[in-house]
Amino acid sequence: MTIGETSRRTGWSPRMLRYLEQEGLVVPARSDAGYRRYGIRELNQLNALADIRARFDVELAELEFALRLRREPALRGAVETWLAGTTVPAADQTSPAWVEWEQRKHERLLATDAA
Amino acid sequence: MTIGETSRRTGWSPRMLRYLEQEGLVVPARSDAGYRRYGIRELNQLNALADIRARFDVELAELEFALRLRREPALRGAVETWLAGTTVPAADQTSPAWVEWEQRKHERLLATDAA
DNA sequence: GCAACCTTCACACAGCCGTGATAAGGTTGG
DNA sequence: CCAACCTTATCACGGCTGTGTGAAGGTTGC
Repeated sequence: MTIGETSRRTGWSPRMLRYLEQEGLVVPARSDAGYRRYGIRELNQLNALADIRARFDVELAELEFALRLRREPALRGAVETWLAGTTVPAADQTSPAWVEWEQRKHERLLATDAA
Repeated sequence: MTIGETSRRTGWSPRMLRYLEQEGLVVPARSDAGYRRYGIRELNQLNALADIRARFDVELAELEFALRLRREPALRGAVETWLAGTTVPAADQTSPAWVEWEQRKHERLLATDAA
């Protein structure tokens, strides 16, 4: 599948498909002449990517970071060390301090939006 | 420990310490009068943070994303779904295609740096 | 009571991110 | 052989990030 057809099927512009490749997020194979060839795997990745961005307001750099985390054990270790010092709410109990913090952060965002 | 002393001990400027709080990365307690109070936990977090940034060239937004991943199960699930469609090198074997890709990405960065 | 701290708020700025547009040129299929 | 595609490269732009600086005012310890 060429870049044009992939664009029509996924909603990503050709420009963005090239950008996603450049960032290492969705890297298609190449034909002999150098044309990008997208397959089913890439289609799924592209749709999942669009879905994540739409639902969670996540930047591409952050998805790249998720990739790095699984590729670079040293980085993963360092981040986990840092996270270990962070106050993490236990999964099954409410953590009042953190919830309150998130709420205030949200208020700040709303405030700047309103201004 | 006040913000000034924390600044002297960690190398983060007071401005940045306030910024880190605003971003939710290192959130100190407050005294009755509203002064930020940093403790040993915060010192460790700050040092770990500086270390990660220096060694891996990671943005603050990316660390925030790591926090989100552990706080938002729905997001974590969506990202894992996307990662599942990604070609991931097995931990104990070299993955030629991916290595080659990373090398070329590196070359591109060097090229732009040199220009 | 005052120097040395702290607070929030705002202005400023370089640099990067995501995205479109466009140019100059190669490939492909009927 | 040519229309419709593809390639790379470049310019452009608004918006956000990370950081400094300064103003206006509250707190604290000696």
